[in-house]
Amino acid sequence: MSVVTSAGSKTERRRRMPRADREQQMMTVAEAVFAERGYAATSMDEIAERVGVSKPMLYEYFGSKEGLLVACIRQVRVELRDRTAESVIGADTPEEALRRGLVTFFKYTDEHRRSWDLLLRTEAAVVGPAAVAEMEAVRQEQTQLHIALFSAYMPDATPLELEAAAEILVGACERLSVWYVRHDDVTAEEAAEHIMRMTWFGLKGEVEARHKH
Amino acid sequence: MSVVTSAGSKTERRRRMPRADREQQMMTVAEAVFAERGYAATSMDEIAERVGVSKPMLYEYFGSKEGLLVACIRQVRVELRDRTAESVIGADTPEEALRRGLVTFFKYTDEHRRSWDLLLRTEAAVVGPAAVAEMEAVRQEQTQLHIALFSAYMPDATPLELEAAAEILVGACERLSVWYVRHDDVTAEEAAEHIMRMTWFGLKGEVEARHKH
DNA sequence: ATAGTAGGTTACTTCAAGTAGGAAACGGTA
DNA sequence: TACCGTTTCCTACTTGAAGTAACCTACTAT
Repeated sequence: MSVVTSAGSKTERRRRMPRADREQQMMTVAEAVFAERGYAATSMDEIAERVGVSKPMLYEYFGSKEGLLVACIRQVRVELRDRTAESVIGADTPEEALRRGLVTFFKYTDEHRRSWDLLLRTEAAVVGPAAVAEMEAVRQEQTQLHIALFSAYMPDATPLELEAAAEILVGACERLSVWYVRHDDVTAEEAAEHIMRMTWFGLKGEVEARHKH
Repeated sequence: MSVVTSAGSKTERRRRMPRADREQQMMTVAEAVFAERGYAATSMDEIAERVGVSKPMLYEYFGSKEGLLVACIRQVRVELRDRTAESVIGADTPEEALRRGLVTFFKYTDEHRRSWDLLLRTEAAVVGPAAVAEMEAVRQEQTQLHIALFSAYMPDATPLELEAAAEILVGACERLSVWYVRHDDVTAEEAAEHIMRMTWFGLKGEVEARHKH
């Protein structure tokens, strides 16, 4: 045995990589393996092996298994936020802004089915405070966006009402996204319309009633 | 040292207990400890110690750590289902039925804040397929209930529309319940009204449109 | 009283998270 | 070219918790 002291003579020697690149590579692999096996069933050794590097490197860069997960979630969060924010600019009415944001959201969950599924299923006391906090941050950003939208549309609503409405919308989206990724026969636009029909027109009636007297 | 070979002389000897009672006791303790520390941070040794029994007993009765968690979730699921079903009977209109169900739901989350929080945060790839499946079953029951309600009210809706509506409602409730338990100044009735305003009146408009032509 | 069973224990194995301490590649500088 | 400091990376360990093997003891019925 003994795997020849070091491959070949001088070619095929150890591959070094700048830290930033390695981190990105690690996150990409980790996201895939987590999504494939589930967080709990994935060992750091396995991720390390697939990256082609040894375990202490993962700890060097991410501190812990949970740290690695948090980094993965954060990446999704940032991308989702940026995309949504971008998609909303230039909308003429709040209704149109909301619709565009919803479509973007469902398109994103479609393109990243596995990762999104991981995220939603990853949430947990199971995993530790940091990962939960990061997951909550994803929702928090959506919530804030919605509150901003609603408050522009219903200036006389109380903060409590705005919060509740935003939370409801976020919950509706989250749950429908799970349903949505199970249905290949439904488009992102249709999913967005389901939400609109159910929540927005409800809200709209509410708003009209407010403006009646 | 050496904690006297065995307490007292013959009083205070080992406490036996019928299996059903012991199981119930274990679940009660486990639910509390999981809620307190989080699932991942809780060791079977700790639960065993608090129960006053040794670890293999837990494995004897629940098979695994995840099995114990599943048992806890199942208990909540059954109670929530029974209570909701009971609260709905005798309602005159679908609207009233929905409202009663929602109030019961929020009251339940209020009474079991810690456990409910655990449940919602416990969901996870982190934990394994069985626990996830059990958690999904909780939602599935709510979803089916809503589908039944909706289909009575909108007989011409497609199954896909009914499903989507039910999923949205379940997601809205789930998320609002998290918000709700953070707000001591909100009653279960108010929380239910938030949902009604946002979703039901939206649906109602949808229904009226359907019946117009 | 005694056999059979349900409830119980101690003491282990195994596996994965996390760490200590050092080696080897690279960039610069003389 | 030989040396130095920095960064990347590794082997080999410790720790801790899940899960198990093997055995013991209180109760129950005849």
